[in-house]
Amino acid sequence: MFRALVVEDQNLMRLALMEQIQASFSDCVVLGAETLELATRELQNDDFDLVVIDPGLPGFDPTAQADRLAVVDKIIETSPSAIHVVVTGSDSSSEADEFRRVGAAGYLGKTGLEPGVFADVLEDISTNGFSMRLSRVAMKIPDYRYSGLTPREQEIIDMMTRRERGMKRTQIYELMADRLAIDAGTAERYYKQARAKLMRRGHTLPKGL
Amino acid sequence: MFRALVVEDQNLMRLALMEQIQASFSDCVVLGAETLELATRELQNDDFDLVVIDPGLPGFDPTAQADRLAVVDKIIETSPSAIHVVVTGSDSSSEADEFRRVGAAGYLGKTGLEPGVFADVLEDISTNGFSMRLSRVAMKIPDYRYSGLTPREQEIIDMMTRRERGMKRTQIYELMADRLAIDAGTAERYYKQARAKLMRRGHTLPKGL
DNA sequence: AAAAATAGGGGTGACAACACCCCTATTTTT
DNA sequence: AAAAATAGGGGTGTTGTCACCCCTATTTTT
Repeated sequence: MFRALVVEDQNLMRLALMEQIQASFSDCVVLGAETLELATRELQNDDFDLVVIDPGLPGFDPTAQADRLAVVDKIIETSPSAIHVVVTGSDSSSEADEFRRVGAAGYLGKTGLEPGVFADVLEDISTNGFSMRLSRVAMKIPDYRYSGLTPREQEIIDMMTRRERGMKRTQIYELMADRLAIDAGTAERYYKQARAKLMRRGHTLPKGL
Repeated sequence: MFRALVVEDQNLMRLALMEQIQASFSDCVVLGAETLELATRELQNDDFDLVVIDPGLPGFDPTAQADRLAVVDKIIETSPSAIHVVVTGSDSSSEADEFRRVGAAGYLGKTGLEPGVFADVLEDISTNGFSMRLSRVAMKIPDYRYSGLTPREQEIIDMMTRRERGMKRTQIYELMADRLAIDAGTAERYYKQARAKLMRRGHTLPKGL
């Protein structure tokens, strides 16, 4: 049974991170703590395999390097056997080095931290021992979220809007089919279904349909 | 058709905010932009009813008040007819006042911003014209997320772990029944089902079972 | 002692999502 | 001219969630 703890004060972000971890393991428990006190209490009561830390916690100055280090240090000391991943909004490679020295196995910037990268990061850590993903800004097309679409429909629309010029729809169908281990024809069906729904509701479809 | 735009550079947070907005409207489109440039482009191309802004965007100093104001100001000027809500990790009541002066209708701190509050905030705005929710730390018990539970099962477990001492389970069943407009017996069934699943897997259940 | 709460099972119909199958036009590539 | 991609429909079985129904013990309150 894989056990993880996410220490992050922003509720929506904490829940999102917990969800990402859950998506990486078929059978697991993920706890979430808002404060260092609560986190410390849980780490003392139970063993964890993975601890995710945002150093900017209530009661500490998120811009003061001493405070940030104190938070990470305290958590690592309280759970020496766990894998520690630091997730922060204000990331720098110098801070990554600093946390690595005190025992962190991963360092991630929040900007650009997409759904699905957590699995990659854990993979990195288990093979290389360390994983760093600094913030990068690469968005050229906005996210589109339509109510009334099923997850699969939303997903294929997502992939279709992001498709590069010159790329055939068929290639996208194959890409999605590959990623989800389904049939390309099925992916095509999702796209057509989604498109029909949006048209019926009188939506102005984004470029790339 | 309700149209919203979320301007936030942290992907997971942006997606979480978009989800919160979607949950507040039965029929809507929600766009997400990572940068001010992308946001501006969308605001110029289309009309929006609601724009959510995190002032700490790529290319700006999130600690410099002038930069933060510039971001908010630019977006409000580009979409004068929309309702604007500022969401920030480093919130203060003085900044709330400042953004209110330039036309923001809402100001929310990320810490403590729970799922479901967005609907309340929009309600506040439509009745009072303004809504402010500063960060507050109130967590006494960690979040518990177990894989393999259905959403309803996870929800009742959530509520049960948060129940105050002396509160009967029956009261929790009624509370959940009330919130979801279902039967209290049904809520009880979810709890028993969830508990049985966790026991079968050999979990150490948190206090309060 | 009576009433309520708790622990622990059983089953059911409705509905949506999923993944797949089939079909016919029209347009674009090659 | 042939092949591929696109647009637009139809249907079907499986699975899981949801919301509800029923039942019996045991423990705790009142």
